[in-house]
Amino acid sequence: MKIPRDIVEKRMAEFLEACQRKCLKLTHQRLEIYRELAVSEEHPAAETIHRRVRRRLPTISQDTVYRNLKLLAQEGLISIVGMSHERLRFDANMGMHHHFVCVHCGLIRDFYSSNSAVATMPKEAKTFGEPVSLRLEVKGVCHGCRTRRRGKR
Amino acid sequence: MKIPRDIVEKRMAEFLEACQRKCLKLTHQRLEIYRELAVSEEHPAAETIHRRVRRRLPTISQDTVYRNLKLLAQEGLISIVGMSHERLRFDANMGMHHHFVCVHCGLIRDFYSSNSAVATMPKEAKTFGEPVSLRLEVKGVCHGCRTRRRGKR
DNA sequence: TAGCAATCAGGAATGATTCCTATTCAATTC
DNA sequence: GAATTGAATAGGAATCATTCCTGATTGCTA
Repeated sequence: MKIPRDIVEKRMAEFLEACQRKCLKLTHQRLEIYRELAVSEEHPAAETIHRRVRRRLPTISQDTVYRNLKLLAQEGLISIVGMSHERLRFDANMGMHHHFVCVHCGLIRDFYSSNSAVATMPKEAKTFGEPVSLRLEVKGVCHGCRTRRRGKR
Repeated sequence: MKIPRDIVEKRMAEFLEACQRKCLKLTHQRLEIYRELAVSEEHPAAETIHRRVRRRLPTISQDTVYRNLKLLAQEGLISIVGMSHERLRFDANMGMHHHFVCVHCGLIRDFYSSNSAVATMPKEAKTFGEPVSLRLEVKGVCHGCRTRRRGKR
């Protein structure tokens, strides 16, 4: 359930360094939010992190937790599991296929890979349970968003 | 933007057949909800489907759309993109890794694959934009849920 | 075509996330 | 080590997607 101490310490050191490089203030709250994520193997939700950090910083607000997690994800110091545009999205294509997801606008498109290795269940996946389905999730910036963004700079 | 007519017709036929096999009533609403998903390439959200179906069935309720989409996903006639447990989940592990996601309890765990082909960006992924990250998403039932469920039957 | 279980409509409730605003604080400078 | 200042915070209100509730409707079977 816990990440080994030496890895956590490495993550914390890199985090401090990255915050300074990116001119993010090292607030008590920010540090504890990151630490709580860095020690956990379970990919906790924001509310879980809030609950845990509150044991040490009893007045920390939900908003601070959400704000920091989003900010850190934006700066590439942590990542958000799945798609960030979080409404349920549905799919009638039940055949083997993969997804390209645009991190800016939430566009999702199917693609198919000619590389059959990608369609094979890795044995390591069985460590945690019985696999049922397999999909490659590629995050990126779609053509539309790329064009739009280029104009902005 | 649209799926070719012959594929849509094939999907509709299979859908009718599957509903009968599974003793799901063929209501007007259910049919139109599925049809709207079957013709779309964009993995629409529930609200989008609701808006579109309403053009033909003006009194259809949101709940009906949500209820049917969830039911059809449960029966394996459609699928939900991403994780069904939809709270944001965070990750401090920025190295290359993959995810095992339990469809019952939402457990997420990292695993690593020795197969390097899985770590290579498929060229087909570039069709829709500039890829940034790559991850294998394996859905399944975790050990804990499997044990619990076996007891129930 | 009658009966019944499944399904539905509409509105209220829930729960996660974000917004608002006055206050606090980390970091820089002197 | 005090002053300054823009970034960050707390707390509560607001929003938005999703689900629940209840009474009415409808597909299916006989």
